[in-house]
Amino acid sequence: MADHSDIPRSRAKLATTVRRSRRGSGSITLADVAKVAGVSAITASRALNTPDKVSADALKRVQDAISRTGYVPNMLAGGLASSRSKLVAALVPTIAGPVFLETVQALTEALAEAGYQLMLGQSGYSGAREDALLDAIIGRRPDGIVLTGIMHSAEGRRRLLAAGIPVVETWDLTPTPIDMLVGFSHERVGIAVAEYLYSAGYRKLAIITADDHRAGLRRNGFEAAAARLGVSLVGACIVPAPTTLGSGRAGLTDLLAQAPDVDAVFCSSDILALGVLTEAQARNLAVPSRFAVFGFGDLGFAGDTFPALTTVRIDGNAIGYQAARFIVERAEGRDINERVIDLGFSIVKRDSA
Amino acid sequence: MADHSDIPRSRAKLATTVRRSRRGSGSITLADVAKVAGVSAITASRALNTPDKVSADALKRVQDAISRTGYVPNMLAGGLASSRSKLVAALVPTIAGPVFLETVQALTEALAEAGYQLMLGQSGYSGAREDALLDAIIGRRPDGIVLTGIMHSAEGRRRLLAAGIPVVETWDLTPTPIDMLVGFSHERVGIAVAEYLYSAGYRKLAIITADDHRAGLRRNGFEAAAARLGVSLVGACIVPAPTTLGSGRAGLTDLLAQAPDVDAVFCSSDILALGVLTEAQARNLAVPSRFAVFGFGDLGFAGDTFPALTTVRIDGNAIGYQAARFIVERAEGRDINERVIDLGFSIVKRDSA
DNA sequence: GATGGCAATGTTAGCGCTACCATCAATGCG
DNA sequence: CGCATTGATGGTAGCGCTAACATTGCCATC
Repeated sequence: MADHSDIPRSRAKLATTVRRSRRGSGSITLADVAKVAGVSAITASRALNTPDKVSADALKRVQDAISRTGYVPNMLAGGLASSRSKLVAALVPTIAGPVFLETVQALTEALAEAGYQLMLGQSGYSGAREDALLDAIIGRRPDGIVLTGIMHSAEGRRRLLAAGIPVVETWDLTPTPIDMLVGFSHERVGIAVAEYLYSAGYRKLAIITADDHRAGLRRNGFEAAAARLGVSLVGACIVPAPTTLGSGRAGLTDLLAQAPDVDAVFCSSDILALGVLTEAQARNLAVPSRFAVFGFGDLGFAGDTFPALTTVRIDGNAIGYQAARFIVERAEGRDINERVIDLGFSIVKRDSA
Repeated sequence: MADHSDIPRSRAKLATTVRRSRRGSGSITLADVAKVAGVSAITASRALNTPDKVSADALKRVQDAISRTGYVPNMLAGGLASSRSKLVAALVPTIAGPVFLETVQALTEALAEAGYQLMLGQSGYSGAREDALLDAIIGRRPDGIVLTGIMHSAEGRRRLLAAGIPVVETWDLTPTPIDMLVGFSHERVGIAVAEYLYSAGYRKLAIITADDHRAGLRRNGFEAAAARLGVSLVGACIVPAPTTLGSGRAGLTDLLAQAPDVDAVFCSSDILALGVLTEAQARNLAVPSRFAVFGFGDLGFAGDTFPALTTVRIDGNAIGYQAARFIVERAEGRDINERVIDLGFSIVKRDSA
């Protein structure tokens, strides 16, 4: 029979020659492709996954057959057979806050390039839903999990370890990573900001900060450094995570009530800082002459606020790419020597401080 | 043998009694659970998936066995066997722009509640990567695909249709949906804004708008309505998507050069509007007394800008939830009578216009 | 007491793919 | 020339789960 005569153009057509059970999705399978190409299923499989282990002739015939049939590999079946799902899960508190967006975006892209797909899970800022979510994720047998700005429960760590799935923690630098880690020291950020403000001549420092764990670390560093420099904080305001422009405005209002003479405000996010800038404008208080404003994150808008926001730059993009690299390396079976990467941060001096 | 004596506490333990091949993930399987519970595999499966088809006794024994073994179902295997992957894919241009975030978040949550997981794909604003991405997605055999703010190629539509996967298009109201749709009319948004501004007494209208398709529809509506009302646009500025605060500032600068006497600016996103507000502040132009600013999206910060932003409210949350409902309904085999839902929009009057 | 219906459970046979081993021809080497 | 080695290919047997059908025991019905 000539090759071109038995291309399965549709299931109905094929059903006339090949008996089909009532089960199954009814779509084209690798076996169909193999039949069209005139090779065995396993050769077709190799043509897709390890093309260099197949003769040039066989390769071409399989590729032909694929494009003629419109075959799309079933990765559920492939994952089941090979124990490599080519899925990676990312856990974030919420994607509503713009902080992790850059990281998630970079992660998605870098993984897609390597043929992996991202599964998104939002745990909320409460750890409660995390465990249920973890089960759903582990059930997919992902080749890796990226934890982004998550405080994970001990139970969660245990399950992750037990499942034997590579884990990358990001956006933090814990002393005891579960597996791999790419982040920076929040405490050192706080220290650097305090030192910057001090050396710029500010002495009446205050802080508006979210109530999440990492913001707390930055605050600790900030306060410790301030104390070491001989200045004490004149005010502090804790707002709930995720931060908003509104809570920044409210925070400044609160702060000015506490300490009308404040001359520099460190905000735990750029959004918060933008809120402070907004409230200052509404009150006709000039920044930075009346007081300085310092942000965190260097989000896209930071350079375009009025005045332009001085802030801490975190390379969320690099974090995402590095996390993807970690996962892919591990999934391909290569060993990783340096499992902890400190990407650091930098201070971007603009006009607000 | 008493039940408690053969709990597989670990693979190593189990390997002493049950011969294992070198393949497989090495984790606990449903068969292990069934053995511990003293029932057949299928009964254990039913206990998990259709608990009401199993006696109370069997149910309890299986649940016991699950918690004792720490079993987590392998959804790759389940999906393969049942052709229901419990995966849903979402395609967005990018998650970096905050517009679709609310929708993606709602989608993730609503799906998680129903036991589905979200797979995220970013196509970029170019349609080029869309096809490759589509293959990767179809390969996972998701139970549904949510298209968010996507201009899909004809080829893409064909593949989607061919794969037989339920599709929900969102954030738009095309006359020819692929399958299901939840959105609103962008053109009517443009009309409503023009009418609002007109009846508020503004006569020298201008627009700053992104170059994406849906923003174009709003612009068309805006211009048509303005013309019908007998006022013509004094200026227009097209900026690249995704929009930023910076492009809003640049847009206003451009606009003021075109038409110094403009008295109302319709921006195609709140971010853009915030940029306009910022530039106005930098130039010491009072809003709305010098000119009015109208946004789009009613993002979280819109109520807290100075002056508070008048804008078009889109319920991104509702869009996400409705899309999830559509997909789940279809996945469970229920039929949907009304496949197109117009969620509409509302104008939120604040201080900027 | 035979019959049908139903509820609970089990057996079998895949889902679509790949790991593993076997096969076979072609090559290299002493 | 015999033997190991390599490269290309194929057959078989799963991966862990569930659909489809079969079986069993029980009760209500005629």
